[in-house]
Amino acid sequence: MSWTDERVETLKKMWGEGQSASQIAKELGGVTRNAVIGKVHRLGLSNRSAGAPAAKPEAKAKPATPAAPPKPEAKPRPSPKTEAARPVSTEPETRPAVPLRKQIIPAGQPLPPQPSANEISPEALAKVNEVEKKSKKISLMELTERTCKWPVGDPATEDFWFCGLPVQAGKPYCEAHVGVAFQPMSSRRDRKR
DNA sequence: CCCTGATTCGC
DNA sequence: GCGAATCAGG
Repeated sequence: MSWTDERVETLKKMWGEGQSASQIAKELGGVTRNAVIGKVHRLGLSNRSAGAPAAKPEAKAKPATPAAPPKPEAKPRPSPKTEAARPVSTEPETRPAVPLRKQIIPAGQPLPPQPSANEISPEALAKVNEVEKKSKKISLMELTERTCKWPVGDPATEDFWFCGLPVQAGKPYCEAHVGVAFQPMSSRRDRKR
């Protein structure tokens, strides 16, 4: 596949709409998201904060130095393996990872952490309720960095498990549980009238 | 693990 | 110019 005018047009259009490179690639077909990204860059597009805006090392600051642009050859050859020095870690896996608390959760009451006096969105609760049906019901040992660590059931009984659904970006819970775990900080929306 | 874009460099 | 491989971040 080559970048025909038409395809480039589609690319521009979709990129402008904020579509992700992978989506564009899928739409175009015959190209990977890398190809799309590469093309985007070559087209001069680019610059689209998508999860990783980050700080651009803007070293383009040119005060008033029309001459003598230093060009220190950077590092054109990054070693394929970044494990230059890898200390023989002795399993520092001692961190809790789970915000479990010693609170007593009544059996049958999926009232996890931080219910407090917070009113969680009915939708969020419904979502949780729904997601609980699909939960993997994994054990503590099965918890990984990408499994939802939301406890369900009564820890004092066998009827207890962790959600285990896939989490997303770094969050400890799945989407549904994140919704009730982290309040938008303003759940104090007293409905006046 | 999934995802995202950014960059490099052989082709 | 192209894009796979790689990097870097969520």
